[in-house]
This record gives sequence, structure tokens and C-alpha cells, in this order.
Amino acid sequence: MTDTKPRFRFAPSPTGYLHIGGARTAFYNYLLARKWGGTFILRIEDTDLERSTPESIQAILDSMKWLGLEWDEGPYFQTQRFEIYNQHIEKLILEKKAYPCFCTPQELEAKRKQAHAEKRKPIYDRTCFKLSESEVQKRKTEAPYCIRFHSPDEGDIVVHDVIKGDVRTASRELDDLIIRRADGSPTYNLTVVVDDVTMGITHVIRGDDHLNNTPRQIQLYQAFGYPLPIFAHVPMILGADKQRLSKRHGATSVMAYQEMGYLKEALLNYLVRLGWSFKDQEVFTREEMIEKFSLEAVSPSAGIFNPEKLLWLNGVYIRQSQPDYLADLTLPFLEKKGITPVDPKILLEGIKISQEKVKTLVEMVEMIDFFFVKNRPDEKLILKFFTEETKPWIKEVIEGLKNLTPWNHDSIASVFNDSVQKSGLGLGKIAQPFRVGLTGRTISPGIFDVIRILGKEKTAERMSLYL
RNA sequence: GCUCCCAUAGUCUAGCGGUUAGGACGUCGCCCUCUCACGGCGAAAACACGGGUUCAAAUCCCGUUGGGAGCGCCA
Repeated sequence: MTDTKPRFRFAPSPTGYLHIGGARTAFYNYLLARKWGGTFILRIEDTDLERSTPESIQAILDSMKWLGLEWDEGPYFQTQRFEIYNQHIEKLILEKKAYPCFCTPQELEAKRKQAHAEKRKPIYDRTCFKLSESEVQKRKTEAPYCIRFHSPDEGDIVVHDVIKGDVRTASRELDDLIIRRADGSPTYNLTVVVDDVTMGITHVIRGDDHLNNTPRQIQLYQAFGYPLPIFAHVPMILGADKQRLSKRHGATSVMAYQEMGYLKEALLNYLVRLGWSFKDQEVFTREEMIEKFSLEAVSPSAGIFNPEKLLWLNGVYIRQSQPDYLADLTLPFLEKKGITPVDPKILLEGIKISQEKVKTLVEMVEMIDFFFVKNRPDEKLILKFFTEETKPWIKEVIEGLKNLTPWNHDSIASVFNDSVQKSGLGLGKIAQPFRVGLTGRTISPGIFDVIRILGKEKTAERMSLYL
């Protein structure tokens, strides 16, 4: 490698949303770019005109932005670089390293089927490579044709992978891949090599589903006489059934996690630790990740996505976040539920007393929505907690709160405790009716804080409905 | 089917020839307690199997088994 700054890229194909596996790969690239003062490049691999959509491009960009994975260059689009690819293809043709192929997709499919039936690896038989020059010229005029790279047969190709180690493949296993379709568009293995070279990529970090492609790409690098980048293939993320992660396993898109009330910091922390570790540390600030992340410490084996651990981590992050930060994040969730207007001071207070009780922003909303709207409890709950036994004491507490000064957590608590003393009932007996009456639920933040924030009037007003 | 990759508790992992195999999530129990959480204490739970190499193997080598990926005019 030269002494220039390292350059990394994330190169998704816009055929769907950004999933968490892609996000992790992007993050690893981002982390190293930041760690080494390098450049993080975003490249959209949209050469599949059939399946690429503008919506997917937008979804990917939105996800990257939400996660805070700012790229330094791009996004580049492969569809805007056809000229560069064609120059490279022409060069290969000129040097007899690539040749036209006239086989139809149907013919190729038949050959594949036969190979499979004979338990052979389906490898192109070079029918068109063997054509005579005159035959080639004649056929060229008859129908559109594709271009194949003539793959060398001798020796082994070795990928020096930072994560997987040396991976050796016999050149014989690699067949003559199509580098330009009959419609003139270049194919993946060609574009990725040309782009990585012309964009000066020094480190190719991608999913290990690309490991098998790497030897073919190395042949292309060699055919062009280009130096190799450093390769690192990060293992897949699997579902609980060890199958490749898909919709069946629940949410896989990055934005789905945002909608479920996850913090980007937690998602990223979970993702970085899935497949990588630093001693026994579980929680990292972004600065720590940048400082401590290394490819050498990435595990070579696939990881199973564990939603429970992500949820736990999200709770950790919610607990340690600044309340005003959480307030900014929570407000849209409240609005989405039609809860408006929201007094920002109440929101902040509500968050402060709920942070340690919730694990997502969605749960946060459930925990504090009663501050802004009246929740009518189930009749069953009213019957259960507002009994002939408790009602007198509930009334006494309300009476005690009426002229209470100062108005704070401890003074409110002492009103309750007085009644507990006199009644001989447990605090739960008296506090729980307040919880149900004020919040509409049996689960809520501490009741003294609830009353404190809700205020005398609302407390008395809501409780009176059930007495 | 062929080629490649992978293999420590249910899950993520530490370990890089000599450890009572460590941590985290989850699970279970106890404590704390106005609910729910948080927090504290404790428990159960792993080196896939078989051969080597070595005084010594979770660690190195080979095989088996299991899992994953690739084998497209997809990326």
C-alpha cells in the first residue's frame, strides 16, 4: 500500500431498504475511515436497471443519515459511469482478454441444467471462444451479443483476507464471466473492480457473500494490471434459525428500528459488537468505537441477530441519555399518536422520571402519555382499586394534597404516609388507586412524581371521577 | 451436486499450548420496592465429534458432522 490516506467505500445496490447487515458493513467502513483519517465513499451500484428504484436510493440515504454515517464522497452512481466501464471492456477485448459470446440465455440455461444433472459445477464451456474469426464477424452482425472475460486457467488465486485469512481457489474453478450484457450494460464483477480502482479504494470491506466473487475480481485486477486493495469480508448476520436474515425474522430494515423507538446509538453499538469485540466491553461511545475498532478483531463466523440484547442496550442508552435529547426524540412519537399539544416542560419532567423504566421511545410514550391526555382505566381496575376499604383514605389523601406546601416529591409522600399510618393499610393499597385513576394504567412512573408533575388541580379532578 | 467459508453455554463473545474456561444478553432464585423498571447478590448453562502433533490442546494439523455462502446477460 502507498502512504496515501486510506479510502473506504460502502456500495449498496438500491433494490430495497438498508438492512441491518448492510448498516453494519457501512459502519465498519465508516469507523476505519474516521480512525485513520481516511475517506468514506458512498457508491450506489445501480447497474441492474430492472430492480433498482429511486425509492430504494432514498431509503438507503435516509437510513445512512439517520445513523449519522456521513460519507465524504458521493454518492456515486454506476449508471453514470458506463463510459469508464466500456473503456475498460474495450481494452480487454483489444488485448484478447475478453471475447464476444453469442450463446443465448436459453442455451446457457440448458448447459447449466445438464451440468447439474451430471453433478458438475456449471461452468461455461467456451463455445464462443473457440469460434473462428470469420464466424465471429458474421455472428456479430446477426444479433446482440455479450462480452465474456477470458479467465486464466493456470494456478491458484489467493485472497489475503484480513478477517478470513488466506483463501485459495483454483483458477480452473473460475469460468469466463460475462462482463457486458447484450444490452451493452456492464455487470457487477467488472464494475466493482473498475470502480474500486478508479476511485482509489484501498480497503474493500463487504459482506462475505462476496468472498466467492473475489478471486474472479482478482483475475480482473490482474488482467488490467492494477494493484490489489486490502480485502476484508465480514460474516453474515443470521436469524435465530441460522437462516440468512429476512422479513420472516421480524424487522430487518434500519428505519424499522427507528420507528420502533430505538436510538441510533444503541443500534450501532449493538451492530458493532455483533461480530466484533474489545475485551469485555459492551458499551462504547462513538469515539471509543472509532478508537478501538479493528478488522483483526472481527470474528470470522456468522452471527445471529439477538433482538433481546438490542432491546437491553437500547434501555442502557435511554437511561444514560440527556433528558432534553430524549425529549426531542420522543416528541415525534407523541405527535404520531395524535397527542398534542405537548407542554415541553412537562415532557421533560415526564422523561426524567421514566428513563429508567422504559427500553424504547415507544414505551416512553406509553409511560408518559397520561400527562397530556386523560386515560380512562378499565372498569375492572376501577372496581378493584376503588373499594369501600380504600375510598375513605383516598379522599383523605386528596384532602391532604389540597393545601400542601411545599409541593414536592417528599411532601406528597408524607401525605400518603400519614394515611398509611392511620389506616393500617399498605402503601400499595392507597397508592395504586392513584396510579390507576391518574394514569389509567397499573404501570407508571413513581406515583409521588406523577402527582407532583400533574399538579393539584388535575390530580383532584381525575381522582374525583372514580370516588 | 461442485467450490469456498465457519464451528466456546439458547445468543454475542474473551481465550491466541499450561485458566477453577472469563464477560454480556436471556433464563431462574433472593434482596430492594407505591406499580413497572433500575440496581444488588446468587444459580443453571459451553469448548460439535474422531484422530493426530506435544510433557501438555478450547487453542496447532487432518478428517467427520453440522451450519452458511457462491455457482445468473443479480449485486
